[in-house]
Amino acid sequence: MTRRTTIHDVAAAAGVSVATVSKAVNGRYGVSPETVGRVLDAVKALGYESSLVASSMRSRRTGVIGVLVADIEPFSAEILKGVAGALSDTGYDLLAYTGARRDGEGWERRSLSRLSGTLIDAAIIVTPTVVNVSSDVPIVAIDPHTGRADVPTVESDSFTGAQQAVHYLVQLGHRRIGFIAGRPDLRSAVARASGYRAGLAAAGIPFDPALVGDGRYEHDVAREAAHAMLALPDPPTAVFAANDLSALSIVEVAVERGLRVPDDLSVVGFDDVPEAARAQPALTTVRQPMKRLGAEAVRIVLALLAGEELPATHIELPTRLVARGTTAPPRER
Amino acid sequence: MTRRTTIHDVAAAAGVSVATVSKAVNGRYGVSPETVGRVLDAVKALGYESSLVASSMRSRRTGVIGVLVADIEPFSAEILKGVAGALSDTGYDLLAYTGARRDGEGWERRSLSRLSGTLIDAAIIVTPTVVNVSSDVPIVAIDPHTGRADVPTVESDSFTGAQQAVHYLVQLGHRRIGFIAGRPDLRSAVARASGYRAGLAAAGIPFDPALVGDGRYEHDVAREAAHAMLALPDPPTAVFAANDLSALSIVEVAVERGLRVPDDLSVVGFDDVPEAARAQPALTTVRQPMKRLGAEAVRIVLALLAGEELPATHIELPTRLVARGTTAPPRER
DNA sequence: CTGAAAGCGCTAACAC
DNA sequence: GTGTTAGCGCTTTCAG
Repeated sequence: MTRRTTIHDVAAAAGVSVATVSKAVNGRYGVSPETVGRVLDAVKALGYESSLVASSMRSRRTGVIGVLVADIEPFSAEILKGVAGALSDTGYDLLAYTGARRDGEGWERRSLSRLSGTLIDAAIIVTPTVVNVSSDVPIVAIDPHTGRADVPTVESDSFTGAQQAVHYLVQLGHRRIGFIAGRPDLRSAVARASGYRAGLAAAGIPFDPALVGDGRYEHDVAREAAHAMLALPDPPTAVFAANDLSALSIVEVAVERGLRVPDDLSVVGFDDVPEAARAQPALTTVRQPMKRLGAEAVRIVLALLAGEELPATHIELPTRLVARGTTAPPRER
Repeated sequence: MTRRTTIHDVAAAAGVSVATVSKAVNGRYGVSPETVGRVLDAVKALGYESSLVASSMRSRRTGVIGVLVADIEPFSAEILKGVAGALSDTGYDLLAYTGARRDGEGWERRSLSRLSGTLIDAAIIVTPTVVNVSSDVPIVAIDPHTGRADVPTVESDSFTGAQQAVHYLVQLGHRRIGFIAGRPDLRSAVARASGYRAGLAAAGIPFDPALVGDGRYEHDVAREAAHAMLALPDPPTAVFAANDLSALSIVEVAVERGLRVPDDLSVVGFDDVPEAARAQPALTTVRQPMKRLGAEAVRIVLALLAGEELPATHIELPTRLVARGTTAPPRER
């Protein structure tokens, strides 16, 4: 618990003014090599490191890219890995921020206001709840909100992904296929619902509203929906969930109800977070390239920072079904 | 790209001074309820959110806990999940920071200097390279450096974990067991090396220096060590690696050399990052409770923040062997 | 109860 | 080449 070394300490030690220290440290012109040396010596001796906060208040550039997430869970963690990977060797620091109030809408607006214009040069927002963010720094959204996006966005092809899931289940012989929906405010979740219906239609299976549950990407909500669906007089033989978290909840509920997975119930998730493979049995799921989502966002943000005026870009990456242990043909009746 | 709304804008809108706005927003005494109402209305109307940076320069407390990591990879990502989980409902925001210069020593000193005393109220540092950090905010280290630690630390029982790994391999019938070491500056890596030797000794197997390779937790370094070890005239039938990343590298190399895992070579890792289960075949490994490491660190940091003067605490959590697909009895000769 | 003024650590004009 | 000055947006005495 020592007081930070400030630029004043360095100035005093080197016998120059704080302005000179600033110039020397930041390599500005107009300082004699001799003075620079003296200052740098003092910097080293004192272990001085400029305060990010203070310097960001005066200068426009901080060299920090912010990633705003609602929470650090498997999905956002993968994105962060992708962002970190893409940012290494670019000279940019990475700052990930999660507000204490993870609830409700508009967390990203709050976080953004608190950080932008000052601390970070640009922001990557993951699964934002509002579309209408205004900011004084470049922004790109990953897995964005429904509605018109006025910022560049990066997401996966959720529609096709959902179709892949349903198609796979149909191929296995399933006809009664349930769906646990995601967060209705996210474009990706809506696309997965459409993909589910398109998949059914392609197989000539009539859509049954009773087989659609509300999951909202929340463990408890998904569990409740699963319970309700499995208690149906004519329950589904397979369920497709809009994300892995929900899919894992379904498996949990199925087991609690005495069903064997995949013998009595097949389950397919979406995302392929690392945890999906670890589950027992390992989860069949639609993989979306989460790290690449992060990396693509970095690419755009860097371009924006470099002054390239991209049109409101929209990037969509492909998905792929990964068959594991939670899917099998339906039991003979 | 709009200019941020500042406290001045609010003051102007509400017809009061910036000082009054500050008091009203922060609930300080000495403002009439009527004025408070007017200010809060303006705040809402303008969507004002105070700048974290500016306020942190004047006031001591920011309500933000910083987590400093060298990079966001599977291990640190798990820690982050644990920290985020433990921090929810505490009212603290979470800020994870990775410097651009991930190389070399002292990255945490630099990050800490840049953030502490200003932006963050406390710091959790993951796998620091230096032990001698001084700071004006409470600090706790996860998986710390070797040497005397003057800050509270949280880590897993690496010694016992390594013993478990070796014991398991011995039980399977292995006698020639190699070891790929970790970062020699980390206490945990050193303990895993000791545990390896203790495990051999307990089984009456003589220690063979030729069966120890340098991995340093880096993919390429571990690969090289694996190549060298497997090229030995009398190669090991099993290898224990100081972390999962290295273990996965070994599997990779083994396959490249035409060996089948686990038939020709058994491999055991350490950590049990989610990726370990996803590998093909799934990795046998020693699980350390990474999320709990993060949660324990939060607990300590919060206690420190609450003014409880803990003695230089040291927490050690238990490990557990998770047998998966990369281990089998050695082939008959 | 409210506002003017000082200053957190730093950088950018502008003087000297 | 170097120092002085003026803030960045905010909180906090301290007068009024």
